[in-house]
Amino acid sequence: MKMLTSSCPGPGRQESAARRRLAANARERRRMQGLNTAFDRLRRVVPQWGQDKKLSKYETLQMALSYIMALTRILAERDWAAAHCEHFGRDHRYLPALAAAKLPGEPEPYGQRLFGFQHEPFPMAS
DNA sequence: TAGGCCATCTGGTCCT
DNA sequence: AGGACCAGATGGCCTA
Repeated sequence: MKMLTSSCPGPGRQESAARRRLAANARERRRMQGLNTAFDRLRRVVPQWGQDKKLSKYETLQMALSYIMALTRILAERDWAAAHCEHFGRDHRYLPALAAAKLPGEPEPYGQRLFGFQHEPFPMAS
């Protein structure tokens, strides 16, 4: 059987192109599903203070950024405390209680303020 | 009904 | 050649 070449467009070639396109669509769907799974996993580890609605992808990225920066700050503060106060340096049990604590006059817990989602848009190419 | 968010399709580009 | 990744287009769903 003669092989079809580019100089010989025919039904067989069209069929093959259609099959490849369908396969590419399926791969793309799987790829996007993988991406969405990753977003769901990220949503689960990122704080969602009182948010009943799930974060959008954009908000999830923003929140992850705020969260990482807050954790970095905590580590830096802890290092500072460890260097200056032996008790803080050794005992980490105070952290959850501290995060849930409401300081007098503050409307929200310390942790919420620390990790709070700040809507600072990424610079978008215009 | 307009606007936001999302899933899917599609064609282009790069890499193996 | 085929797969991965990307960005644009399109249409559906939901909410204010």
